[in-house]
Amino acid sequence: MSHHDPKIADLNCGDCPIRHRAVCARCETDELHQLEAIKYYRSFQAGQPVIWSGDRMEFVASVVTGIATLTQTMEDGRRQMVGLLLPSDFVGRPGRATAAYDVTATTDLVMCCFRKKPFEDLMKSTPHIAQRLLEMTLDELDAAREWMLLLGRKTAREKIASLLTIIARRNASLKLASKGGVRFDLPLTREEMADYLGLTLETVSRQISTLKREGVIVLEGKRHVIVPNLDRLLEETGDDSDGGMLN
Amino acid sequence: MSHHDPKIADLNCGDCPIRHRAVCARCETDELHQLEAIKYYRSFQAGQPVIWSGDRMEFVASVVTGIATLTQTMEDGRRQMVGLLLPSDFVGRPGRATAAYDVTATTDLVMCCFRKKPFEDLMKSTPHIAQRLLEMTLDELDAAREWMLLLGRKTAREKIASLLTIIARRNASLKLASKGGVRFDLPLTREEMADYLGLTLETVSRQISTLKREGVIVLEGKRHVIVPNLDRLLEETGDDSDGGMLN
DNA sequence: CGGATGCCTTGACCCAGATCAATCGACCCG
DNA sequence: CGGGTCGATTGATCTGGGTCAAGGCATCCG
Repeated sequence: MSHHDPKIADLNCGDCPIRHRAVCARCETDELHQLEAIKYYRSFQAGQPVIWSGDRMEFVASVVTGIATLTQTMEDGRRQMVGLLLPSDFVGRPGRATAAYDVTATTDLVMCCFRKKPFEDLMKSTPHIAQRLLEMTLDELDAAREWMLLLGRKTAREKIASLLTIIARRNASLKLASKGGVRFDLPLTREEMADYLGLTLETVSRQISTLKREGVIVLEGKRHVIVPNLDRLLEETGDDSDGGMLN
Repeated sequence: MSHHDPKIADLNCGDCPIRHRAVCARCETDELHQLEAIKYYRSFQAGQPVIWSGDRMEFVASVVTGIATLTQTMEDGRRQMVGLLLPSDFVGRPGRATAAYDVTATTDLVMCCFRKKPFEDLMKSTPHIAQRLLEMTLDELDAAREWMLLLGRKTAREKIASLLTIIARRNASLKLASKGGVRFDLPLTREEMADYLGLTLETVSRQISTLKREGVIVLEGKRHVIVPNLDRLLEETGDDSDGGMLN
């Protein structure tokens, strides 16, 4: 299953890249050993489904590397993405037998899985896990609510600018933002962006072209974006521009 | 503050109408006593603000009776409701100093408040509270994600039908549904419904009129709704009609 | 009583974004 | 090399829901 990627398969929790942000962030060494005993890694290629809504789900997991999406689909095929899972994000719900959403790997993906039953038991005995999971869930709820504002009230242009800002922000924390512009690769196709934003892929494409034409962004190929002036992009999101600095 | 409503002010946790659904649901008698020591009740009239986004928030609370809304507002006045708080729902986020959303009483409202600091301390010492809060937060996250599908992909008609269904469902659990139709009062104005659904109040009004004209619903006054055939309404929501019976 | 206010309805018109369709470029593979 | 596939772009046209505007119907109050 994972002997083609021994580096990950043999990973020790102490060396894990998401050690301090994932569900296990708060765990002490002994708790970590207990988690280590029930964990296993799974890899998925870009585009592969991780699980389908309604399927029995015998594990919960953390994203270690790569990106996955959570989507809901209506019978007639309309799709809405309801979550974007980045490294350290948690998948699955303790106490629920089946998956509520489709989970798909949009890039190559490695997940750190825990068998559900032992994980649930561990949650009861080690409050650090439950505490951290509560924190993460509250953050996700906030993110979902911000997304509701976007879906319900923002224009197509504002939606695109908001998405670009989110991706830019995430990379800003890794690289040094400054000196002449933020740059990053879009981890999503136009269609996936459309599913995220509640738009059609054509509208996404058009709005990106418009932002490019107006110099708000520069494209290098289809996927690489350069934002020469982040404040300029921020103005287009429709959000409170000072980001609550005043409080 | 509440001496005009002695029945509520003196309420003992054991007699509380939301005792078994709120954050305190899992608490034992001694834990309940600790909670009881830091709780106090606050009442709000219909239409009154409970707290504004950005305000310092010195308490967390449960809705005891009545309905409150969580809304986000953009600078130019566009508004999106991001939560509808019913009895037993929880308000506030442990570990955060200021409110993230506007909270408003849409009906007369009674809340059971806990001073934040002692509540946070209690959460650390009594895992039952944190456990229950995690469960409730996960449920809210699911609800938020269903709402994202509605906002992003449903038509105005489907949005209205979905909202009516949600309200009908909630009342169905209280009253006997059957015998000739569900009936309930809308707890929201047309404008509030619009803010919930990402529509304008005119569109809400028109869609309700259409559903009425087609006999899907019957109106008695502006606020009282009768659903002669719930399945018929369900078909209009765009959701999987068998509600996952098959799994 | 008559005017004001709040909530709702309805009509006329418009436009942002959906839909339908053609084309392009990059990549892969026989 | 030529054809196929996949993602993206762009154009032409349509339409669902927004916008603007005019009443309607309760309730309240001076």
